[in-house]
Amino acid sequence: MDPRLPDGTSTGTESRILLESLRLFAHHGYPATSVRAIAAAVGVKAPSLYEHFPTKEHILARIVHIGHQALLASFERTIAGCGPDPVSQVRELVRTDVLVHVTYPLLAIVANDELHHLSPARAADVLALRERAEQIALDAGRRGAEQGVFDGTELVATTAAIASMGVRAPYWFIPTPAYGPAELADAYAELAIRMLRPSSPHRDGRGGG
Amino acid sequence: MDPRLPDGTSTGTESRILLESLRLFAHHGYPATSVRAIAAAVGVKAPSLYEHFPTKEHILARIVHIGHQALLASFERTIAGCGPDPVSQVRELVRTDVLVHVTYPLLAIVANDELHHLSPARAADVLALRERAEQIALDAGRRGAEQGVFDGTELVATTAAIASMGVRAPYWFIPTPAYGPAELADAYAELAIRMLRPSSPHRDGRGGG
DNA sequence: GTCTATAGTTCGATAGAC
DNA sequence: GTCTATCGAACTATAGAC
Repeated sequence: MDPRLPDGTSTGTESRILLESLRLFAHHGYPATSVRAIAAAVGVKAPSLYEHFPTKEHILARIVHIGHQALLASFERTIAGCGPDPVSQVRELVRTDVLVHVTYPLLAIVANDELHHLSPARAADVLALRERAEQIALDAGRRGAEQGVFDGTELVATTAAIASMGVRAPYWFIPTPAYGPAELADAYAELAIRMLRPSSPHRDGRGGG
Repeated sequence: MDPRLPDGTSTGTESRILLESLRLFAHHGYPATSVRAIAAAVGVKAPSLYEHFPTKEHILARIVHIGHQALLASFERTIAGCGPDPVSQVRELVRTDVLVHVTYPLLAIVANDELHHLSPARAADVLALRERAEQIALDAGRRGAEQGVFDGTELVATTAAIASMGVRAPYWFIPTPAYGPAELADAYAELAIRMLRPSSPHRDGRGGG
């Protein structure tokens, strides 16, 4: 898998360091990736890296921050770009969530799995970004519940379940020409709506719980 | 969080080594956990560990194997203990999946996150267990689709989404007296059925996709 | 089955030349 | 901004006494 970062994050050698670090962190994990291995992948010697980042942890911190910032920014653009209907909002938020995760799979994996290797202060900065994104999603769910288009019970568990779907996607999804990120995003958005919509006891057959 | 392993896996010092390793691997990851740290947690010196396990990797291999074996065995018991109705089967499989994951949260986290630190041969043994469990779940979904009680389209994505819900549960779920593992298992089982059941285009409002 | 002592390697990071 | 050389610490694992 080829490492990828959202555009405009950095340039030149610094960008190559981030990309190779992303690839190595995703494959071996942060503690198992040596500074020497990163340098070799970039094509320089280890001390040269310290001209661009003061420590190895700063490289991870940058990557993890980019990952969480990308998701939050995408959520904010999404919610700003769709109307007040909670069903549309959830559909578009789930689509965005899936697209971000499978467009930058290694970034999503590292941002989530290696976050806890950051110092508590740096991790807290990142978790604040994550909570803002979670709030956007939860708010849409709550508005839908208030309007009666969503089942108000189990909203926390359901929101967590929907988020889990997107978080796990980079671990298994391999796009093909016939079934790419857009198809998965559409499928997951539909699943999310089914999960949130009140069961209809008046339907033929059983009505669900 | 207190580390926990399914009963009957080992005894005495070996068991304490596994439990403390589980706790440390979950908190810091396998590569960042030193043999000295495990020994200190157990209350012995590092060389003593080598009387019980030939290498550090063997400790991880045992833990990862226990985790996957526990899920597979639970799936086999579950499918053997419920009737031929695919809806009941999926409901019980999801309930089992959630209960196993949140009853042994650290075990589930380490078994999934640290698997790739095993040698290819040892990882392959574990992945074989995982695939047998996945087959059990996929078979139930396929039978439901054949009988028309489940939506046959998007079965792969839907199965992956349902599995994602259970895999992620240990990372966020904190049981309370009012809402414990059984409640989450019931809620997720209901979500899974909603995801799998064909949408009813004749319902009032939109019919979905 | 525990210990002390240590071999042999690799680690993150720095000094200083160019 | 890259290099060579290296420091001091930490690592997994072993040897051998008890």
